[in-house]
Amino acid sequence: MEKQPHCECEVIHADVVQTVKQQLLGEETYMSLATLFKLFGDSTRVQILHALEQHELCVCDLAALLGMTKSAISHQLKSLRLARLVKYRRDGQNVYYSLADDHVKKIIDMGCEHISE
Amino acid sequence: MEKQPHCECEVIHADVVQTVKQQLLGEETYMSLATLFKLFGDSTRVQILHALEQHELCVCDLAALLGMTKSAISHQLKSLRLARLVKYRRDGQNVYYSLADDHVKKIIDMGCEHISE
DNA sequence: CGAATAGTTGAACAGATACTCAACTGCTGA
DNA sequence: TCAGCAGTTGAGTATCTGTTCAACTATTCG
Repeated sequence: MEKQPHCECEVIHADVVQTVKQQLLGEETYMSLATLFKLFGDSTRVQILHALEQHELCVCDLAALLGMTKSAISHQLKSLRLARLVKYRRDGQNVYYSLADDHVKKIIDMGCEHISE
Repeated sequence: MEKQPHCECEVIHADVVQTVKQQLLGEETYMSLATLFKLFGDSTRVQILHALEQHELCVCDLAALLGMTKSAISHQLKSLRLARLVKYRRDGQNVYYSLADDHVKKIIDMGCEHISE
């Protein structure tokens, strides 16, 4: 009896599959990983993150830098904030955003390495 | 005169914005980065990549492992193949997939590090 | 207070995307 | 040669997602 309802085929290498299965992480871990990488998977957001890597910036600065509306930037910053990739501080009318930790830089650097082959 | 048509606000910190702008990469680079990370941004694909990190596997094995149809797996493998994240070899009826380079492992590890805080 | 600017938010819409289904190719073995 | 399984592919569909738009909050300054 198949445990995986959607696999219509016979398992070719049952032993290897079994071994690999034991080394896999939990379902939720892959969901978390996907959620994290999804945030890097949009050019606006990577650009925001890369800009913040250089310097703390307010929403207006980012909007000017990327040539986008404050609204669009703010929406993206909210996603990044919820994922704790960026942190912020208010100073008068301005809200300054910066990177929450150095993993962000490492991940982007790793990506740069890959695309430059 | 504003160069960025969609930014309705005055630039708050013109000097900082200018400095950061010079450190930014090209538009296409951010597109490439986003395209790369987008591939890691789906739990099915990270799971495939993580499984292939453990061992070379054929489509059927992956389908059994993830409890999905061969078709769904094959579609995802095509994306990963086009991005050169995985390579494949045919042996008889089977097509064996494996990771194309070790950046994949590094990127996933970095992600794991982040989500475990 | 009231005007002005920074920033946030929710609904709406358009484009992207992951899976399904069915039809296909390619290899193998009888 | 042909049946059968592995794998691929394209169209269709349901869902997700990024931006816009308009209305909102918050802070400053006159």
